[in-house]
Amino acid sequence: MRAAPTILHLDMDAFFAAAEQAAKPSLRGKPVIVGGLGPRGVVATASYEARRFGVHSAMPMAQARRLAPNAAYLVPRFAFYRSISEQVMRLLGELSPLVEPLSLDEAFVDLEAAGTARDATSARAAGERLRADIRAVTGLTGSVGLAGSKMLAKIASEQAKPDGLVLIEPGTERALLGPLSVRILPGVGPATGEHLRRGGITTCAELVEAGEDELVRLVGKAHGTGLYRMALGHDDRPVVAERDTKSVSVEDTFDVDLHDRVRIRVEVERLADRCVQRLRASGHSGRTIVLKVRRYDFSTLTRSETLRGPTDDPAVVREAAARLLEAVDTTGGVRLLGVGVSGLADYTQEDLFAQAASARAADADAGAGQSQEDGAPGREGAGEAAGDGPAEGGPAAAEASVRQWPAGQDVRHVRYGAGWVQGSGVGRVTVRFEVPQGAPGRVRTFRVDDPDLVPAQPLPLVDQPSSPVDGAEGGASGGRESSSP
DNA sequence: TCTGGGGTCCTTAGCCGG
DNA sequence: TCTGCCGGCTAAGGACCC
Repeated sequence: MRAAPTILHLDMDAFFAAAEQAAKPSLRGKPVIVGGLGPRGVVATASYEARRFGVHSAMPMAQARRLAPNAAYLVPRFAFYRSISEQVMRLLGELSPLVEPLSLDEAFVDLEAAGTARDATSARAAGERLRADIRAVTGLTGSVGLAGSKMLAKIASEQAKPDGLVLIEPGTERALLGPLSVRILPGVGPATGEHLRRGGITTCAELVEAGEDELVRLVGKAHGTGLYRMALGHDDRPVVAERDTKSVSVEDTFDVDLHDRVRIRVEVERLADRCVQRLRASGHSGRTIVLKVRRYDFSTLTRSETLRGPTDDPAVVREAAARLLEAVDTTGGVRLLGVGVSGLADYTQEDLFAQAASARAADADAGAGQSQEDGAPGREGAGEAAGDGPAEGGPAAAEASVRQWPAGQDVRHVRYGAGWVQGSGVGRVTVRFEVPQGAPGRVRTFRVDDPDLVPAQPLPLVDQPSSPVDGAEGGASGGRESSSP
């Protein structure tokens, strides 16, 4: 615990939903829900308007639709959010060289490391200035927590939400934590919370009262000692700028459970290839291959195999994953498959083996060229159509060439200009024509194959000299969705 | 109509070598 | 030579986080 509240936690308010509202004037002040729109999707972010209906993140989308049937439902556009996040992180970087991003919308900043703030007054000033800068640059609001430790700074930003700033004065921590639920502490989720509740502990004060030994008995050594310290307000974890990646993984939940063993095997190999792509992109190779299978009843099992040395060879990973699959009983069906690599080495193999492997991989990719991208779950259109058929493979393939218009996608029409997809179905796509700085716009409907309608890049949320949002998912990738197979 | 995707860390158990 | 202990590694699962 340091003497001054110089650790800052920033949390953007309802980030994904707020970004969509900023981009789409007609959605401002309305309930907006961003998440997977397939039959097994969950809510990623709900706007504050949607939260009033009881919708919250991680809730099954079907439940959200029951609670807020009139909300706008949108597919997440990560490239767009990432471009905004980069602007925010840049502002944090100006505040201090020591910034620890936790996700696209959250970060810790060590103000002391920069000499930006030495006491409560200067820390508060830095926090308020940051909030104003974020609003000016992105048009969005963020909440700031300031305290002498990470844990308390995060609790402070939580209390500051939405669009506020809370500073916890050193010396007031224990009194502040005492009456709060144990669930506010990092690392206390539903399971640990229930464990503690059964032991008669629901507040931080009761945690302290119970004592370290009792907590270790209840929840284990590492957890127990950590919990006791946290409840006392002790947390000396430093702000860490760079974190080494420990594992890389890819997983898919299918709209319909998979039963066919051959199809399951094909999916595992596809996942293995995607995983290796990510592995290579991050400049790593890895030794341990992990297969994850979630069965029809939601029970999850993992099987892993450690190789003699690290690899980034797609054929090696594919074969290992297939071997692991052999040992798994899939009767009854599987809803999710995943492939991961851990035990990462900080290099890629650049020897002859690796080169031979990449040549093989290129051949394999060319062979799989006509593969159905439609297999990707959580997609609109083809995915929905697959729901009523015998599902596995069938009708979706025929629709692969039809253009898809995910809800929320930015588009441009030759005659009407910039807009976004409000919805699509039965061969039609509905577009609302409006831009971030403008007034709510008009809605028009087109045929899904209308040649005058094309996917477009997100527009900047705030008027700036530089035109399109940098780093955003561009026309290249948008075009791929609609034109090529 | 249940429950995403990408991670991290911890615990337990078995095995192996010293 | 046998036994016990310990550390390190591997495998599997669980909890948690955003």
